[in-house]
Order: sequence, then C-alpha cells, then structure tokens
Amino acid sequence: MELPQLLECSPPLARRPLDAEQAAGVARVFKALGDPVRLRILSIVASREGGEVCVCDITGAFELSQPTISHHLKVLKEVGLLTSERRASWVYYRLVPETLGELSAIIGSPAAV
Amino acid sequence: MELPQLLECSPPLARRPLDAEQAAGVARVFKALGDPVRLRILSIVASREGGEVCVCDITGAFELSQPTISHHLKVLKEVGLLTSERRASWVYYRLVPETLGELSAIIGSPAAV
DNA sequence: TCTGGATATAGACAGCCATCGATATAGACT
DNA sequence: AGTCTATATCGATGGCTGTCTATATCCAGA
Repeated sequence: MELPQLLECSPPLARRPLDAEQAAGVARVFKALGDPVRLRILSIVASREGGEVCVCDITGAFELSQPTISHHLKVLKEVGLLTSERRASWVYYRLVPETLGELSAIIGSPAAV
Repeated sequence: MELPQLLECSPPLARRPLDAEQAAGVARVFKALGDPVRLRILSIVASREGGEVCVCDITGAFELSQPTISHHLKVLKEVGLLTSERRASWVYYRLVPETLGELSAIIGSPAAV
C-alpha cells in the first residue's frame, strides 16, 4: 500500500544539475505521463467539472479493456498524480494539482522561457 | 533526418480532454523526460552558464558508456528538447527552452494549482 | 445469503528500451 | 595518406511495460 507520495522538492532544471536521486524521483512522474492513454485519462479528470470522475466514465472513453484502464489509473495514483475514493459501488478519481504544480516548477522556471 | 519538431499546440490538461493525436505528441516528450539519465543530462545543459555543453562534459558526468550517452542525447534531440551543433572536433548541445515552456503550459495552467 | 454490477488483481505475452561492445564517421594535425 | 580524438551508429541482450483474459473483491439490492 503506497501513500500518494509527493515529489522530493527538486530545484528547477536550469538551477543546477539534478543528482541521481532527485532525477530518479522526478523521472518516475514524467514516465507516468509518457503514455498517451495516461495523459488522456489525466486530462479527462483534470478538465471535469467538480474534479471527480468515475472509473466507468474513463473506461467508456477508450477502446481498451477495463483492466488496462485500471492499470493506468494505478500508475497515475502511485506517482501521486491522482487519488481515488470509493463511494458505494463506484470509485472516483481526482487530480492532485500539487504534483502537477511541482512538475511545472521543475521544468518551467520563467527565466527559461 | 528529423527536424527538431515542436509540440503541436495542445491545450492545458485542465482545459479539455486531449484527443488521441494530441496525447501522442505530448507523451513523446514526457517519455523522453521519463528517464533519470536524460533528466540529469537536460539539467546539466540547462544549468550551464552559456547554455552550451560539450558531449565530453556530459559523458564525464556519468558512469555509462559513451554510446549510451549518445543514445540519450539523440532521444532528447528527437523530441525537440535539445539541439546540437558541431564545431571542429566537438559537438555542443543546447536547450530548446520553447519546448520546455510548452510542456509547462500544458501541465501547469495556473488555475490548476 | 444470493445475485449482479463495478473495480482490482494475477498471470501471460509481445513489443519496446536502456545498456553494452564493436565499429563507423568526422575532423585535426602530422 | 596516416593517426589520433571525439562522436555516432550498429547489433545484441536482458529487463521492463502495455495489453489481454481470467478471476477475485467489494458493494448494493432482492
């Protein structure tokens, strides 16, 4: 059972070279984003009014098996991009905006653009 | 021979669900960032005064073979995160800040944080 | 307590990928 | 031309990963 651990607080890429440990932590999250299906899932959750999406809504949006979607949701949850809550028969996923915010801080120092 | 193509202009994740094509384009770049070695390479280039790094400097920072580093540089170049220029015997890599900026825009709409 | 729907887990498999050693290419200097 | 250094490419390989089917688990309602 993994808590949705946040990123270690890493400096922006342009600040100084990441050490191996920092890089490993940040890479875990980017790796999770490096799949088109997971990106679409994330955008479905992020763009939903109310911030909450039932798994069934996600499954319905893809031509993939239910276990495959469940697998991708697990990956996104493990790196702290999503959380889930069960209510009655359904499980609802919501975004963890802090994690996306930290990623943004790491890649996007304003001075770099 | 691939030009260092930029991302298609995709909306922020929280704006509306990405379609399959947009997701595929964005995922390519995140996938490139989803490796600790490539992240460290990128941060070495991004944090260097003058913005330019010789391949030999990068190779020296890792305990990996020279072909492996060359492979990672190629991946970063193919997704438009780095460019390279040969001068005399050496090849220098530099950051393409626009690509990082676009990524930041996609994941980090200010309203999402 | 049984049944049915929603979601997660287990196990298998094919394709991808990070890494290596060997080799090729490019440029500088004799 | 020949040699040395710097970088890229090739081919192989072990491990990882996205997908599936089958099955388990959880919950609601009869």
